[in-house]
Amino acid sequence: MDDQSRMLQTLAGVNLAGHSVQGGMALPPPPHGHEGADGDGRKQDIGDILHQIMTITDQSLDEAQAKKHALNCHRMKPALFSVLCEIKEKTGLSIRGAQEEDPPDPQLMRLDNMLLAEGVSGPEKGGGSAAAAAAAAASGGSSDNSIEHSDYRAKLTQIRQIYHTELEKYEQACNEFTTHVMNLLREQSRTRPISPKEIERMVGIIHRKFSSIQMQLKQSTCEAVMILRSRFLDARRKRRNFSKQATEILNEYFYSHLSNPYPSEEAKEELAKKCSITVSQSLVKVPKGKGNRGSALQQTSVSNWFGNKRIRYKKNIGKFQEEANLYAAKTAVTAAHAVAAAVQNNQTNSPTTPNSGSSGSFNLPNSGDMFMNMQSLNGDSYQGSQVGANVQSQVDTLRHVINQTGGYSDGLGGNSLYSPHNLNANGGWQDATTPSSVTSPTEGPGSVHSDTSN
DNA sequence: AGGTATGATTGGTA
DNA sequence: TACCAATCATACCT
Repeated sequence: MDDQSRMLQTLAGVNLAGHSVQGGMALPPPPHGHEGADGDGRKQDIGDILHQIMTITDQSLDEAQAKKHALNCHRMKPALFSVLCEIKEKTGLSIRGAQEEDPPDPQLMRLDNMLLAEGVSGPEKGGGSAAAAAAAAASGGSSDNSIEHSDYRAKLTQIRQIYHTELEKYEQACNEFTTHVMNLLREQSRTRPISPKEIERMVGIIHRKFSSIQMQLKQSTCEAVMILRSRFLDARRKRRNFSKQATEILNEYFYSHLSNPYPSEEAKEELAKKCSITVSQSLVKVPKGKGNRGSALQQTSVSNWFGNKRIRYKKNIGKFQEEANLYAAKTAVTAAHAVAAAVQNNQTNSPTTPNSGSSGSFNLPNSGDMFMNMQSLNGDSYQGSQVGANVQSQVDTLRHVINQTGGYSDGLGGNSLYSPHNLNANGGWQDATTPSSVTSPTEGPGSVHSDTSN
């Protein structure tokens, strides 16, 4: 048995009735009911020490200092001190109980996740931010939107910097304060029982206090990012009309594929490229799991455009007549050339040879318009021959011209030249592989007109 | 300022 | 999942 244990046993046997030790706790009963041979002498020693401790506050500062020094040098001091520490630790543990090890704050976790997702916290470059990724995708282009994105990135970086600076400040302050308190406690531990666990607990309390400040910082950073996001990236707020050129390209495609205005994925991508539709025009859209996120988003814009166009065209065909005629006339010459070339090609070469396309318009694979019976166009013997997809797009346009020259004018100022003969009775587009015949006067736009007046 | 045009979003459907 | 229809929100025009 070592010296300290013996001391403990001895000390525990001392009658401390009437004295409180550090918060009114009495010493526990002796673990063993025997005393050493020199028990009386030690009792006397400890009694002295305790008496001095209890009366130290009644004395003057000088006296107290002197006594303190004497106590520190007392041969029983280490043993008594360790016992007091042990008692204090025991009481401390019973008081703390359940409040130890509180679970991670879900709100803090949310904030952390959000900051990580927005690219504010986490690695310096290429943060997981959807917005940042989209912005990065857009930076490749030379459109005016890249300016916006660089502005957005600059602001995000600013927020990031402020966040990290503040975080660093807090951490530094926390560390400084912790060190200060620890030093203070260590200093005090010479005169009063402060266990390492207690110091640890104090550090924990300090950290908790500082983490609540950190949470506030995180919260306000999140708010700042949200505001920035909504200001810069909300597509509805920042809606921009497509450029005139882009609208023309889309309209050209639409009216030249009026029999089936549903561009394939490839066609959409091609159109997006041709139109230089910027990513910011649909930044808030959820990615569709494509490799090239920017491209998918651009296609979404194209899809939106076609969706809107189809439905608005269908709703008010009369309104779009003029536009349709315009695009029909615009591409008529090209279409005529294309068809002529196709016919010639077909007559001189193998009947199955598709036109390789000097059409000038869209030459997109699998655009939905596969084949067409040419007899319905000009009534000649060009039956059974199949024209390539690009030719089909011209054929639709050419049909307009034929209609125009055919003169189905019904006295409505030429507005009924281009009728949506591929629209179903219920409003849907017919299958492109079974195009209806050239507009007949009986199924002119008038009937649809009354149907879809808005 | 008010009306219209237009790109995007949302909810429902096949 | 693509599409439709309705709707929203902003841009643009008068």
